[in-house]
Parts: sequence; C-alpha cells; structure tokens
Amino acid sequence: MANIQQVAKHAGVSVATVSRVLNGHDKVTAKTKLKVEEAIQYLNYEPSMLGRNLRNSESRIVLILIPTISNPFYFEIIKGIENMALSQNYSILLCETDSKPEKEEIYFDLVRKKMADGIISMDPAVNVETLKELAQHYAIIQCSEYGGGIGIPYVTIDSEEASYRAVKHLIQIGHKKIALMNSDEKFLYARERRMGYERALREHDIPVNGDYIFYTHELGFEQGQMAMKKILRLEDRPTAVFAVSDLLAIGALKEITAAGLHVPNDVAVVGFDKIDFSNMTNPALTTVAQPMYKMGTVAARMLIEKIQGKTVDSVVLGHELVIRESTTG
Amino acid sequence: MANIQQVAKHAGVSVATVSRVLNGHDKVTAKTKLKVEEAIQYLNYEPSMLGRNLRNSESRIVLILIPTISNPFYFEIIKGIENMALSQNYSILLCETDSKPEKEEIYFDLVRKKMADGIISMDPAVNVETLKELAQHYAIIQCSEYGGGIGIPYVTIDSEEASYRAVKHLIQIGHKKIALMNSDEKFLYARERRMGYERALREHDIPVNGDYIFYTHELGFEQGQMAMKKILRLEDRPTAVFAVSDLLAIGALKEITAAGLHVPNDVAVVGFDKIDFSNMTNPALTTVAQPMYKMGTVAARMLIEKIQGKTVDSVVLGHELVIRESTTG
DNA sequence: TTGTGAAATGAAATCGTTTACATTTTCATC
DNA sequence: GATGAAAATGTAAACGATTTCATTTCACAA
Repeated sequence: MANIQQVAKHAGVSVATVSRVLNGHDKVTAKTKLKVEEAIQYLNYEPSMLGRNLRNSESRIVLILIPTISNPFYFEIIKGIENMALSQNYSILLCETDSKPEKEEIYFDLVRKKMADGIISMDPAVNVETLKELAQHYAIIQCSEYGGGIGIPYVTIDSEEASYRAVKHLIQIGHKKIALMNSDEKFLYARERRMGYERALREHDIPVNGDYIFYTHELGFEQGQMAMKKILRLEDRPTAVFAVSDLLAIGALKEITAAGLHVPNDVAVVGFDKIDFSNMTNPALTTVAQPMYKMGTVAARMLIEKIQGKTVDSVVLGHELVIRESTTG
Repeated sequence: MANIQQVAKHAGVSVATVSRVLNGHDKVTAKTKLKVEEAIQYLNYEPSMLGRNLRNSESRIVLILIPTISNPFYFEIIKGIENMALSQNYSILLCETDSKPEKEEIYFDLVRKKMADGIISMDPAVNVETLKELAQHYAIIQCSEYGGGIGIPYVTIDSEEASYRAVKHLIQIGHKKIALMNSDEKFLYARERRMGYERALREHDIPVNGDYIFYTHELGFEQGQMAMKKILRLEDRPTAVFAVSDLLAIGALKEITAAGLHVPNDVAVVGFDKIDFSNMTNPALTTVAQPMYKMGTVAARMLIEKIQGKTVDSVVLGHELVIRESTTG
C-alpha cells in the first residue's frame, strides 16, 4: 500500500526517478536504479494503475460485446482476443448484452466514461446507430457479425461462399431436397447465407423451394428443435438440412432421432461454426469451421491499432468445411 | 471530451457544485442544478471514471477467475455474478487462468495494482498460498470450488450429499455395479464426491470396488471418452456410471453408443452440473443441478460486502437431482 | 583548474475527480 | 433593518502516477 512518494523518500531520490526506473524509458545510473529497486522491494510497492491511467488518459481495458456468454461459438474468438490483448498489456471486459439495448447502454457508457479504451462488437443485434456515433470518438471494431457500409472496420468470413460450399457438399453426396434453417434476415450474414444456399441450388438446376426455407428467432438448440419439427411435417420431406448454426443443427439432430429417423440415412444435417460440442453429438456434426482464434487475434490487433490512432482496414478470413458423420454416416 | 472544469465554467459555478449535482449526495438549489445540467447537456459531458477512481481509490471492477471459459458449468454462475455486480455499479473482468500459474499471476497483479477491487475465484487449481496471502490485503471470495480452512469465505454446495443422492438413485433403480468417474483427488470436491459415492454403496451393503473408480486429469469430454473406454473393457462391466461432471458424462455417453451399447439399458449414466448441453444429448442426461445463478449472486454480494470492509460468512446452498432419460430410458 | 556538453536527477505541473473546510447567501425572527 | 442559524456554494487539497523543463553532476579536454 505504499505509493511512489514513499518509495522515492526511502530511496533518497525524487519521484521522477522512481517513475523512470519503473518504466525503463529513461536513463538512470545503475547505482540509483539499485537503490530504487531495493526501496520497492522493501516497501512491497506496486504502482497503482489508477494514478497511471489518469495521467495517461487510458484504461488499458477493451470491451467485448457478445449477445450471450453461453453460445460456444464465441469461445475461441474470445481466447484469441484475450491472448493478443494480454500481450499488449490490455485486459478484457466481457460484456453480455442479452441483445437488450439497456445492457448495451451500460457498456457503451463504460467507454464514454473512459473506463474502456475501445470495443470489439460481436453482437449482431447491436444498435448500429449508437455504434456509428460512438465510433466517431472511440475505437470500435466489428468481429464476425457486422453491419456493412457504416464505416466501422470489421473482420469476418465470406458467409455466402461458406454457405455455398456447405450446400454444394450436400448436393454432391446426392441430396436434392435440402432445407435451410436460417436466422432472421435482418442480419446481414443471414441474407448472405441464403444467397449462398440459392447459388448452390441454381448451379445444379435445383429449383429453390420457399417451403424449405425456415427462419428462427434465435440460433439456439430449442429453435433448432422447433424448426425441425416443422420440417418433418412437410409432405415432401427434405432429405437434408443446412442450419446456419451448430446449435440449431444439434436441435435438429435431436428432433430427427426422437422421430425415429436416422442421421444421415433419412436426413443429413450440416451445421455452421464448428463449436466444440459439434464433435460430441451422436452422430458428430458436419459443419463449417470459421477461423475463430485468428478472427479474435486479428480483431484485437485492429482495435489496438485503432486505439493508437492508426487507420485500419477490414479483413475477410478463410473458412473450411469439416465433413463428419452427420452427412457421411 | 469536456471535463468538469469546463462544465463548471459554462454553468458559472464551481467544480464542487458540478460534482454535487453529479453525485446527488449533497444539496443544491433547483436553479443551479438546472444550470449545471444544461451545461452538461450542452458540452456532452461524461464524467471520467479515471479521475473519480483515483480520487476514490477504487476501480469498481471485480475479477472472476475460471480455469477455462469453455466449460459451460460456469455460465449461469457468471450471469449471477454479473447481474449482482452491475446492480451495484461494478463491472466484471472474466479471467481465464488455463490452470496456469503465469496467467493467474497476471490477474493477481491486476488487483495488486488496484485495477480490480476484488476476486471471485472459481479455479480449483488456483495457487492457494498466493490466494491466502492476497486475501490479507484484498477482498477475495471462493465460489463453487474452495480450499477449506484457509480462512477465505466461500459459497458452495454439499458435494458429499449430492454425490450420495445421485448414487442412491442408481441403486434404487436396481444398479449394483456402479462406476465412479472422478477427477483428481487433490481437489476437495473430488474427495467429497467419492465419500458420498461410498456412503451410498455402504448404506446398501454394496462393497466398494476400487476397480470401478476412475480418475481423470480434467473434466472434459475427451477425458470422459477415455475413461469410458477403460470401463467398457472391464471384465465385470458396470451397469451404471456416475461422472462428477456433465462433460465427462457426455463423453461416456458417446463412447457407450459408439460401442454399440444402449443407454440406459446396457449402461446408465449420471452427470453433475446440469449444464445446458446435458439436455441436448441423446438420451438426455440425468444430472445433479447446482443452484448456479444463486451461487453467482451470493458470491458477488459477499465480495462487495467484503470490499466495503464488512466480515462475511461462508454459505452452503442446496442442490437437486434431475432425473432424465440416461437413467430411466 | 576551468570550461564544456552530455548525462542524470529534481521540481512542479498535470490528468479529472471528490470533499473537508471556509465562505457567502438566504431568510425567518425580532 | 439588524441578527443569527441554516443552507448553498466556493476554494483548495488530496488521490498517484508521468513528463516537461530546469538544474545539478560528471567526465573529459584545454
């Protein structure tokens, strides 16, 4: 609980000198450095970030905005962000918005009040207007989910292409009746993924059937179950389902099995995200892998550069289709 | 980017008065209050937490220490902590230790450097010595996992009793050959859960068979698979498995199915934690539910009281056995 | 010995608040 | 209108660091 004054006094030097040995930017004699270090040791001194932060007008904290902590999709991204941030002496504040503007506002306030130096937003439901306004004064990066054309740098994958390749895989193993389990098309990625789905179908002369396209309110397990129930009731039942999230796909899996049908013999299933759990199901899920860890590190690096006042460009990363039992048996 | 000085000037009052309307503790005339509020509005002023925090010697940030963010077990607890914290104007820094002392040290340093006001530790692998030493100067609460007798308040459940009831359930539906999939007994909860397991067996005159007890290094899916492989190779194969975490149990589930056996007809499975996924598997998992959200709110309340200098007592909460398909078909 | 420039150190301002204490204003009372 | 207590406001000192600028120290050459 000592402060820099006491260290200075104890070492017989000025506070400036103590600060210099603390930060190591400036030169000090080996002898005085030793004196100061002894005093630090003796007094068990730890520099207070509160003082330092005020003086430097920074908090060295970055905010991560996610809709909910329980979606495993975010794990690897968060790890990527965290590791990059830590290496640059930043800490991360993980913020669940629950897709509620009130909670969002609480966290936005944190940056307005200088408690955070910047934001990485992964919340597709974020209030774009506020974000835009905030971006004029503070460092903001969009990760994975993004609003296009609002002038905020983002890092993401090519959703349309990923979706195209997933559906093409289903076509190539013989499916023609392929359902799409999509989320609300107010989200850009949902529109892109439908376009990829349609492109794959068209390319193989399969007509797009509106009855095969389902929209869910959220991307969770229950929504997957509910949508699958509807799909199973269709009179001309699809033989394959492409779901835009693994949790949706896992819900479908459960529902198909519960109906006494077999995956993939009766219905094949493809998910999206390659969350850890997608490998734990029976059968293991075919899914699109996003380079999540990389997305995290890139987003963090971009944010830190933005904080430092540099201009940064958006980045589109690659993806990969992981073929497992839910399509190939 | 205005500061309190400029607001004061613009409103024609002193900074003290501005501070007073900001905080509302002290009395100000309705008229001056209006003037100040107008100035705040006009200048788009937001008080800086950096200045305030330094002056108040607090950061209003609490640390949550968890081994890994990808264990769903922690979700509800974290939500509980977060909501309670937010309601008291605290923010939470979620810290993954990966069970590595180096990372732990980074986060401990954050509280030493006053960047955080306290810690809620949920990491069973935490360095108890350092924690004990830290607890002499800073507010620390243990949640769910705890080292006993080290004088740091904790909130947890009665692991022994929960384990006892889970195993008793297996016995009551006719099982006699019950395997235990436990984690390393260097952890208190692991020892307690084995004791509960043994108590249930003894109470029904079933001898404890050392060959039926397995230890895993971590509590994940893969460890569950590996342990289950071993169990399936036993010549006198158990008819039931009690795993001390849901992820272990889910690994067991997958392995049993892969071996062409049926759950629960060939092998019944019980997990522990009632994570979201435990309901998404085929079959759904019987498991012990801990009152996670409550644990979180209680831990947060305890921590905040500790920060305020009050003395707090440890708390033991109730639990509940959730019976689903993996034991009853 | 003295002068010189470079290197090391110190003094004091600064970051943006809160608050103890001092001062002024207000207003009921005589 | 003077008096006084209570209410409102102002002044200035913290909080704990960093950094600019001024000053001292030092080594070395003349």
